[in-house]
Amino acid sequence: MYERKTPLTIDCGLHLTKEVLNGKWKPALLNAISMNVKRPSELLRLFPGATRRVLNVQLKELEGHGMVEKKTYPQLPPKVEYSLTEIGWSLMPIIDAMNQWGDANRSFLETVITQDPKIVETSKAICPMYKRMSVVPKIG
Amino acid sequence: MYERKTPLTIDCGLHLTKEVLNGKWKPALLNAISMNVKRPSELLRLFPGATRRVLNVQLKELEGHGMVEKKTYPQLPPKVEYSLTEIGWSLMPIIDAMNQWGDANRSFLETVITQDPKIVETSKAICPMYKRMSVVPKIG
DNA sequence: CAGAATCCACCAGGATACTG
DNA sequence: CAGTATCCTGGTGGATTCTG
Repeated sequence: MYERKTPLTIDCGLHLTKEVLNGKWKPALLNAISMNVKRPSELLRLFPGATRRVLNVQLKELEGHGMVEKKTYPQLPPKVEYSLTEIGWSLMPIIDAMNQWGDANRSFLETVITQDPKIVETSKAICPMYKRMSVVPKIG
Repeated sequence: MYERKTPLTIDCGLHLTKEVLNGKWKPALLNAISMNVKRPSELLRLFPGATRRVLNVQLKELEGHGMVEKKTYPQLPPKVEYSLTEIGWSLMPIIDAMNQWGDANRSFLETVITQDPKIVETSKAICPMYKRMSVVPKIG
């Protein structure tokens, strides 16, 4: 069983972190960017369930929170690249942990979550794409 | 800098985890319960910003997802106690990581988040209580 | 290719009041 | 003490359209 080391705080840091990760696509965006999927059009392709607008909004929030850096090349056609900041990178262990936990408990989670009428499509929507991307994208 | 071990998946497990933790008070609730704050009235006191109704809803979802177990004592007055299931406990490293990350970057985060008009009160609302609870609650 | 402006639907979650 | 019903609103995020 899991042993807690620091029983100090209740949830304050928790809420700050939750704020940063608050948004349907933010963890996924951070994850993707960390894997060198850094251009808007690529991200858009990666998340068929998301609109350009929504992605832009969430990326802007991530940028505003200092997790992501945006580089705009003044060309025609325009080119934009996102990258993780240092603090953004420091978030990756959490993202990875979430990813691994979800994967490790997939069968159970899919069962209990499918009971729930609301989420089904949302969580499923992403999975096919995840198959397609099983090969690490190499861009840039 | 952080080294990624498994560049395999993109975000599928991520979404499952996000689903489970999806809800304003869920991580905080799990955290509290893990620290033996297990009775509804205590939880209610712990989160002044939350209504009984909302807490009930989120607890019921957590229960439905198998993260939490609810024990009802058929007494008068009624007594209810929540506890983490095994899989619920397996979530704690993630919660702790979020907590620690938020704490470690508190000053920075509070700055960048306060730029944002919307969140301010939400994240602040919890903090005073966190002071009061700096001593680990001993109940049950 | 990238982004901004509008419009809008939906639901999470807050307020209130009542029951056991 | 615990739970539920009802009502309501604010914000997220989806669809669409237009510019550079």
